[in-house]
Amino acid sequence: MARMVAERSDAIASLAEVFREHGYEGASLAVIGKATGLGKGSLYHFFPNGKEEMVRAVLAEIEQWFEDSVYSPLRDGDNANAAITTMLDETAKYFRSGRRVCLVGALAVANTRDLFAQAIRGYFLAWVDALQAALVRQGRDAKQARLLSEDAVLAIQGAIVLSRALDDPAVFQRAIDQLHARLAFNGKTLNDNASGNGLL
Amino acid sequence: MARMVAERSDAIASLAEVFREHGYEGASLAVIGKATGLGKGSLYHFFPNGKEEMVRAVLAEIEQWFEDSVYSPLRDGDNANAAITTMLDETAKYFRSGRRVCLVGALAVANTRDLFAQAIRGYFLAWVDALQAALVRQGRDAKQARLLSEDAVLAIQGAIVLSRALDDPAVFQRAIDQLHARLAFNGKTLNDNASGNGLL
DNA sequence: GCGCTACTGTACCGATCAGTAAAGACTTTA
DNA sequence: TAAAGTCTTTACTGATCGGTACAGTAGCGC
Repeated sequence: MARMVAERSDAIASLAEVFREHGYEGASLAVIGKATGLGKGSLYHFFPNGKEEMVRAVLAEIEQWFEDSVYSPLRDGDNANAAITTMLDETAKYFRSGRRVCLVGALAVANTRDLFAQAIRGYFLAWVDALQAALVRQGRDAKQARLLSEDAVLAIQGAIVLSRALDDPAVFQRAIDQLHARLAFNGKTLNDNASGNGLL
Repeated sequence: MARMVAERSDAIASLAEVFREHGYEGASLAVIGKATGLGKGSLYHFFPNGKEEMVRAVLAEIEQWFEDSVYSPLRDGDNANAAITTMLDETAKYFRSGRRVCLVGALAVANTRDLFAQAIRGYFLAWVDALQAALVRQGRDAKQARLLSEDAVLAIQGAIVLSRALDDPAVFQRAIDQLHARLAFNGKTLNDNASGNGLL
């Protein structure tokens, strides 16, 4: 009875969802087995180091997805504004308007942070760096771009928390909309831009 | 061997710290026992419904602290600006510049959300409501005040996540500083205020 | 001193935990 | 067709999980 799943990578999407829903400690091997359709034997065949290795594999896949879909266009796209817009829209889709948790953010808050500290740090650092690069290409000052990109990434994480807490996806969407306004460079002065959205 | 802790409330501070550090699932009775200095017998004497009741007690205490120290001044203080400044400073102190996790936010992200949904929602709703009230007393439009207060609470939560992820308390402090600027009403127009802080 | 209540320590329960071991089933290669 | 390699199933281990039961002890009112 071989080659039913056949590919280790086939399990990673299920694993990601399980860890998102149950957290690291909450995702028991029984739960993982049910979600992936794999028995313990298979799981330990693909991931000899158990849950830790599973999470690392998931984190690597997440990192790769963001690298391709978000970071890379931000850093290297020929249109900074378009890349920023794409980032916000792709992010909103990815997190399902706040209904889906950010696994990396959740790990950062939990006590498992130390175990995955490097991956967690890398994920957020790459995000802030890439967004900063886009903002600089918009013509902004490097330092201001840094603060603004930190602020944007932070707002997305906070939006997930708050929209889940209030059980209201609209909260998440409003945060994304506001980031659209704050991060857009419309060719006028920054002050014009600021007064334009009314919210400061 | 009676009356060593004597008061149920004496344990709550320790319990809060344990749940913050280990999460709901990660905080085993063994860990809880060590942190509080209470054996299982005592714990189940004070909290007959086990961990769930412990968390509810902690959440009630947290809610009370925020009500007294933050929400109440925001709603009823005679100086809205001062109340907002106090809120930000007290919040920064409370979360130890991002080194300390927000238990309510952590529960909102974890799969335990449903179990404590009402308390979680109440905590954040009260926060947003109170801040909105203060912003309205500054003379702002109600709808704009709502959006701005949502944005502020969300930023605080995101700042905790990001500063922990990057292991950099300065990230948290910068977010608080920026909120100071965004939420302050300096007597000039909002646009003046906006252009003043250089960001956005 | 006596009994009542409040609290504590310990032993124990069944369930579940992460992880191991090994034999079986299928595919691939030769 | 047969050996080798890949994957799955099953049974198992020892530890730990949340929770219960209960005997005991300390302090208080009397």
